[in-house]
Amino acid sequence: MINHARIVQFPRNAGDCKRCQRAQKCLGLGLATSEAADLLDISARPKLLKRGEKLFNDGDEFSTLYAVRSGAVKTYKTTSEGEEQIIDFHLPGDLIGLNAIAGEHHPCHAVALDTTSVCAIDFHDVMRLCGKSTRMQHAFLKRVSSCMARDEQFVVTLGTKDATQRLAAFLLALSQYHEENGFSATEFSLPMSRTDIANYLSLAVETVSRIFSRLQREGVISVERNAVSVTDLDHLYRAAGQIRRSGPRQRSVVQ
Amino acid sequence: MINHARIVQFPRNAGDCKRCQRAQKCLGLGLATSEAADLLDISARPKLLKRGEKLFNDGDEFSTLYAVRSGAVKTYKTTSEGEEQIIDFHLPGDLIGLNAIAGEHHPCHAVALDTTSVCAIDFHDVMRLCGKSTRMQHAFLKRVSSCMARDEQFVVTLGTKDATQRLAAFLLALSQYHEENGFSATEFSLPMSRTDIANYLSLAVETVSRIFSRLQREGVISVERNAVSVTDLDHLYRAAGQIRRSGPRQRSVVQ
DNA sequence: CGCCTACTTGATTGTCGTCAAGTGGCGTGG
DNA sequence: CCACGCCACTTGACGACAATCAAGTAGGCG
Repeated sequence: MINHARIVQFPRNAGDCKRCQRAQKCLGLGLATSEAADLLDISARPKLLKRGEKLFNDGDEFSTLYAVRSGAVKTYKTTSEGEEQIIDFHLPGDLIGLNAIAGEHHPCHAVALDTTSVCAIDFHDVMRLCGKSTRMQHAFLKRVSSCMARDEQFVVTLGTKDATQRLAAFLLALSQYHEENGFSATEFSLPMSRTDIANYLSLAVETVSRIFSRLQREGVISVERNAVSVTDLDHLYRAAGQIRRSGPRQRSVVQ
Repeated sequence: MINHARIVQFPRNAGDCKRCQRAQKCLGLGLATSEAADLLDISARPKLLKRGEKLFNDGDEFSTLYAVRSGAVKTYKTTSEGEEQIIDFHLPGDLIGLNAIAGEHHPCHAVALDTTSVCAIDFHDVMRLCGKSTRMQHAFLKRVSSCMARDEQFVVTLGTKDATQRLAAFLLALSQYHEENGFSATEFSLPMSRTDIANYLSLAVETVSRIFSRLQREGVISVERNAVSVTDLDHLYRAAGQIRRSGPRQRSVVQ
């Protein structure tokens, strides 16, 4: 079983963005030295969450962004009828709260799916930095735009793929994420429950369970609780209705 | 029949953002005088599109944003299997191309649904302005974040609503848009075809047609080709699975 | 006038959701 | 250490909503 929380460790120098290996990814750019120096200004307060612990609620006042260091976070909305709809899963390297910049309040809930460490980054600090550096400004804007493009790609997935294709695409996206972050593309663990996966993909839990079983029966994957092993990656690509492209590709949880 | 293209006319002073009534909405802020002066720098080239004419294609190099002045534009992607999936409809006041900032290329196609006038705004000009004014910078960032939040709200709609609720929510969103822009909330025309509506809402054309007919039979709306008249707004809210809130509310095409 | 496209309406099918029952892991408490 | 209950997940049977297939109507335009 893979436990990447063990590999992507909570840094000793938390709170010091300049010396943090991950700051580059968190704030989204290859920093020039001048920007790197300014990063010292940012008060990135580390925060440790237990499984099920809330980062913020829908309607909470927005003032800080959260960079995921380890673990996993889901963001979701609740409809007027009380139904929950998961918007996205956030893995290490992701920034949470970008959809709240337009308003004064968070438009969704955020909860840890596992033991999770995040860095709380004051949004005003980010804006101050952007005011000083056009590179930083552009990079941050790109970061937001990228999330937007990602959301839209997900809409395409929901609109054009059936149940099997959605789940296959979901697994592939996780596979790609792990590969891009130096982990195994074929062996990883699911930090979220079947119910969460089903909700995210707009399917019933039973449907997700059935498809997992079928993919295993067909020799495409091997699942044991939260541990997934992809045994036939090409088959998984085909099941997702995608063509396998070699080489690095752009980040996207579900493509 | 409503023809708002006749009301929101192509401005005589096109290309001069400072004197344009719509610049405030286009670039997304109540501008202070200093920013307004800078807007003169922006080369907003007007462009007139005929129905079916492409603004850009998926993969085209990104360099300019487009502000819709009149008419309507749809943005869509085509999957590897050649299926089309509409991402969004863009009405006067909308900015098109924000999802391309992260990459060098547009991630979708954009095509006019009707005779449409847009302003082509050089993205570098926008960034230059953002570099000079923190207010402008923040406002533009808000604009992008707002689109992201909107996309995510749409995901919730697709994930939690059935066919009837989706279509009702779609009509309500159009109604609210018209109301917020000084037009009738109950009488408006649909710039897009039934096929486009169906595709956008991830439904079959036949389903959309049937629901239109049923809502009309139930006395909720009255449709004649592209002209829609909402005869029972409260009923439409209930059909959408929403509660009617009085007073102005945040813009959202489908909530 | 006639064709074409957009839309409508009806009949049938199928995918996936719902309902129901059962399994297995895990923590709690005796 | 085992019994129990809980919860997450699995598996099967059935049903429903919406897609598909098919036919027909009505504008728009040559």
